[in-house]
Amino acid sequence: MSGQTDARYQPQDIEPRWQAAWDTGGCFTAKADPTRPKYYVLEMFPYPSGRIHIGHVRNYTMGDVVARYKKSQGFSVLHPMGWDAFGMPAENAAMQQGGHPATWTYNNIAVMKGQMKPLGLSIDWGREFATCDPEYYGQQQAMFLDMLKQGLVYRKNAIVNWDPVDMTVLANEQVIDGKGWRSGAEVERRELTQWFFKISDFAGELLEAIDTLTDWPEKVRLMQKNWIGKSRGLQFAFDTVGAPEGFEALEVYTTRPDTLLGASFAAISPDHPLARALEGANPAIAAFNAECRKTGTTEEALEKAEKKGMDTGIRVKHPFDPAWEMPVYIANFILMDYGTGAIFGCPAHDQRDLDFANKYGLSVVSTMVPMSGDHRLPEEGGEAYVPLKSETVRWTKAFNWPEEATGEQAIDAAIDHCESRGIGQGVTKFRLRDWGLSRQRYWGCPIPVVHCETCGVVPEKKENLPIRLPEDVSFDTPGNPLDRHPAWRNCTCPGCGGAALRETDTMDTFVDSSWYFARFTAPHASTPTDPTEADYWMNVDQYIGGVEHAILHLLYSRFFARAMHKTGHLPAKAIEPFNALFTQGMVTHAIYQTRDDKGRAVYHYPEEVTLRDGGGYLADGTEVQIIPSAKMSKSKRNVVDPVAIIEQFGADTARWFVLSDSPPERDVEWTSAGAEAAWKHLGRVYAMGDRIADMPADQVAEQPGADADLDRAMHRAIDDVTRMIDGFAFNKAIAKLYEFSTIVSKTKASASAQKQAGRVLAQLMAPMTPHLAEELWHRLGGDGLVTEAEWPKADPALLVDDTVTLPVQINGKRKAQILVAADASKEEVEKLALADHSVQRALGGATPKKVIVVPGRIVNVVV
RNA sequence: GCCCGAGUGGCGGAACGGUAGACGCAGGGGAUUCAAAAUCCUCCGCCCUAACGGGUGUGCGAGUUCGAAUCUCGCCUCGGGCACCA
Repeated sequence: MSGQTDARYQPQDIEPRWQAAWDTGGCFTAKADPTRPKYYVLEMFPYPSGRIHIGHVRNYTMGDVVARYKKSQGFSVLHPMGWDAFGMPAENAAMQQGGHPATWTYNNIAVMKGQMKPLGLSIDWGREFATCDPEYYGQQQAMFLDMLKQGLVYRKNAIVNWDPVDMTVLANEQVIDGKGWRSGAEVERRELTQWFFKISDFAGELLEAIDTLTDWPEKVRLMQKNWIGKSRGLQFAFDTVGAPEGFEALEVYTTRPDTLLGASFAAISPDHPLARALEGANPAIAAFNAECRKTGTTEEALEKAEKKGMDTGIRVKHPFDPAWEMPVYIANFILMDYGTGAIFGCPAHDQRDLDFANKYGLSVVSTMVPMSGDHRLPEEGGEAYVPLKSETVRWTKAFNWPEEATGEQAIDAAIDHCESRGIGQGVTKFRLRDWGLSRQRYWGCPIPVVHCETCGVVPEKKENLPIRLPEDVSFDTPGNPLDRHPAWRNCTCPGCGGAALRETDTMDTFVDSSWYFARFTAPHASTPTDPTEADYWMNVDQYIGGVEHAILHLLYSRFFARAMHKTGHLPAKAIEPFNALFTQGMVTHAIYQTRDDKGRAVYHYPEEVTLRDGGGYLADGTEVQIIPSAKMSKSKRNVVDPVAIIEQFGADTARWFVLSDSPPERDVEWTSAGAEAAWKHLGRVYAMGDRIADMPADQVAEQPGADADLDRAMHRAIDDVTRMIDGFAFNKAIAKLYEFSTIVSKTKASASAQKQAGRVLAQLMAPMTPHLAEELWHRLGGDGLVTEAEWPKADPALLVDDTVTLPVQINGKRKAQILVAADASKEEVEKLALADHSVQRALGGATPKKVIVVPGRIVNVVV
């Protein structure tokens, strides 16, 4: 049960020894070597929460496998590590326990680095940095200024969650059921002037370039496409009746102009200028809008909220018929950020509009029906009819297209029709909004501008960078300490030299993580990047991280790389910074739960629970409920501490296990049984290596042909493992390594053949279990370090078999199998299959109608 | 609510549209041992059968195909994201 059971395999002894050897050899120092191809492998850097998590172990082990594998293939490898060190948890810790966010953060970094080191990762620690290092964020400020100059940054008003009791801005996760997490006060939406990146300028380009990201997971590409959300539609203005001055027209955007004859109302966002304009004169509208603003700012909250509307009393005229008037509602589900913040409702062909129409007694008019089949019209109580745009339907209210047409055809025709009549124009819009980077918080990168009464908003001078965060701050009151730090806030205007105030907003931490990969190429350069280094190392060849970053982090990084290119900080080839992306799954663990006398759930740590007979028990014999495969979280206590695992079994066991049990893109369930099995296997390999090392060099094969058989198996293993690592199928690579170890342990081959096989086994295992591999390699007479050895190559001639077993099916059901020569013709195979006695019996005298022979695969007899 | 995934033995998982369950765990039987641990050999989806063998089976329901875990459509359940968590 413990690392001491097998006295011979002692990772506690082996692992530090080889780590020291790697350090001495400078094995992992990345060197820009123009004579060699480079390979840049990067795992998403961690937030320094305080302790490493088994998920980190899995993430970094995957990257390490790739890094070591590529190194052995002759690449000059860059495999760096750093810390995503700004963010709210440090401020929360300061509020709860006192102390300074910087102290907390740097302590955490030291602890986590100490926990990561024993894993034996092939990281170039010489390039380490934290995003909260002034050296890093100062360069970020320099880039901000360059981007400001290029027009990539601007200010506008935006809505935030405001806690009226704590007088502070809240993050979405700090709003719980519409209330502030600390104060419990009802959160309000408040408008602030904030900084934005013009990511929307790149919407089309970011969308089109997705097609070039062929080594990204298809699902991530799809998610990004949908997020950017390109749509073509019609933007036009309704003439209003009874609206206040200045609102004679109401601009709306619709992606379904083809359903314009089914319009029954117009709706505007509570944040629409018209809605605001009505507040003064109409207390009911003011109250309604205020109520709407209590909903959180997330799209999710808006979508899930009950759909509500209020009639403004204003009417709009249908663009085709001035006599046709429709009511204008304010509706809580219309987003001010999308389109024009105003829509027309077509209840017959939009379920949400139909629900709304039914609720407020508005008319429902179908404009199309299915080509065939039963159809209950929405106006007669049916559901909204929303066919795919590519589906051909029958139009009952077409205006200039055939009765039978697809939505796409109708939309194009409708836009043409409207444009020709001077009703609006066809426009392309994107769902993607500009990236708000302002945060009203202390622990982030200060935005390097000042506010001057004479000059307005003025960028800092580059020579004044970094604008450092002041250290003498306190967190005993909520809100941004920068706001109440006069010594820091008061400054000189870089423009006129007069008195000015510093910007107190800091940057979203997504900014920090949007370029760290570029900084790793020259982590201590006096400019954001070094052109020579960036040119050599970019792009990241393999990026590895959690799928939870599929949209925001990856999209922001893609934008930032473009912005960095525009400002001269990255070469053109780096505008798509990640050549290949791999998204790994989570590590999960069972939850052990009991109930207290009030029926509340009580959670227990894995080490408090003994498993036997399929059940789990506490020390006092109480049985616990086992909830399998839950995401690890501290509150559920279903966490395993990698440090304890490494102490007990060694890093190689931890590394082997996190790779072995699940495909890397899927979640893996941590089980102590699985970890022990991994440890036992490594112990067997170790013992086998010892035995082979002790064989007299002249010992001959005990069985004729054993050397040749072992050689074939070895080349098969090389081929399999190589392909599996290339394909990121680490679990399958490990299954093949299990098979190959079993073959080596049972072979009757000669000493020289066994030693050779053992060394190859060491090489194939080296990316996963590098310490054990070094030990094996060394004992079996390998030259130098296995870490520095060249990856073995399989001999293709030894991979082909001359005979092959073919299954024979009758009507798709397997009934027999036949052994045939690999190069047998279809006719021969068919003859052999039909002659087989099992096939004869299964046929029972029936005559085959057809025989399908797939060479090398299968025979199917159809009767 | 919207977007994106995933679902295969007791468990983690294998399987270019071609023998479903590789490999590992757990479990059964055996060897070794005074005994146990470790180790080694062996069996192992489910149902029927003494056995040979047969039937059935990849979340559910349809479909395409000589052949579907795999492709299509419709559901169910779970997970990720939804722009201020990182």
